[in-house]
Amino acid sequence: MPELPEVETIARYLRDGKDGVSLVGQRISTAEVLWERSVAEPRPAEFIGRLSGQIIVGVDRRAKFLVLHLSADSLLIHLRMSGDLRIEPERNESGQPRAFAVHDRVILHLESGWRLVFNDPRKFGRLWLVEDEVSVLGGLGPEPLAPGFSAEMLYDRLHRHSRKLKPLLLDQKVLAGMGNIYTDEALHLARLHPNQLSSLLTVVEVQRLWSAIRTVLEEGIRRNGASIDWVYRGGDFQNTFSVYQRTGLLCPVCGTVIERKVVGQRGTHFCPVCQPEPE
DNA sequence: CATCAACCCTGAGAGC
DNA sequence: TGCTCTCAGGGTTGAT
Repeated sequence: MPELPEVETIARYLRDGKDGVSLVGQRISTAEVLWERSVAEPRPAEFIGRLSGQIIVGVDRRAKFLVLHLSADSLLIHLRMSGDLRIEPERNESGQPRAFAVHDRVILHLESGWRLVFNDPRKFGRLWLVEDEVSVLGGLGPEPLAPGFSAEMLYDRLHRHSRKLKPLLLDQKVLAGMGNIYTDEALHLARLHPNQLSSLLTVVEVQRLWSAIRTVLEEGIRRNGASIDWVYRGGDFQNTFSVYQRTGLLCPVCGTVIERKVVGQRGTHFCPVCQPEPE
C-alpha cells in the first residue's frame, strides 16, 4: 500500500522517466474513464473534456498524493490501497494498439504516442481535476521530511491532542504521508508503544520519535519503497522491516517475539520489550 | 474531542 | 482440487 516513500518513488518515475520517457512537457490528447468512481471530481465527461489539450508541466508529491501540474488545472491522484500508475506506448512492437490490462481504470492519452494508465484492483484510488489544489490538499498536516519540520513542531502537534500514538500518526491532518508500515517501523525505532498517549510524551521521547520518523521515511525512499502483497514496484524496503508483518518472528534489536494487536482499527506490530505498554 | 463501526473493494490465504 | 469465508487496508462519514 503506497505510503510517502512509495508515492515519492512513483512521482520520480513519472517526472524523470525510466526508459527516457517523462510526463513533463507532454500534451494530453484525450482521456478515458473505464471506472467512473475512480474520478472524484468533476463528473467524468467534464474530467475528460478539461484534460484534453492540457500540458503536463510538472510532477510533485504532497503527502500520499501525486500532483500533476497541468497548464490550466492540477490533477491529483491518490493510490489508496492498490492503485498504480504506468507509462506505456499506445502500440506494441507490431504496431497494433496495446490492449488495456485487467483493473485499468483511467487512461490519459498523450500526443507523443504514449499513455499514462491508472490501474487499481480494489477501486479505492481517486483522481481529482481541480483549478486550485488547496481544495483537496488544504487540510493536510506538515510534510515530515520538509526541512522546516522540527521536533518542536511535532511536540506541539502531539500535545494538541490526547490520542494514542498509532492512530494519531496515521491521521493525515496531524502529519502527512505516514501509513501503517512506516508508523509501525517508526514507533519501534523510537521505542514507543502504539498505545502511548500523545499528550504524555516527554521532550526526549518526541525527539526520538521525530528522528525515527525521518529515518524510516528516508530509508524507504532510498530503497524505492516497499514491495508487498501483489503490488511490485521494484522497491526493497520490505527486506528491512523490524516489526511490520513480522508477527511471531524475533525483534532484531532484543530477540523478543513480535506481537500484533489492533490499535485504532489498524493491525499493529510491535516488540513488547522495546516498546513497553504504558500504564 | 476521542473513539468506533460501517463503507468502499478485491484478492490472498485459511478452512473445509 | 476447488469451493466458501474472512480479512486487510487508507480515508471518509456518521454515531456515540
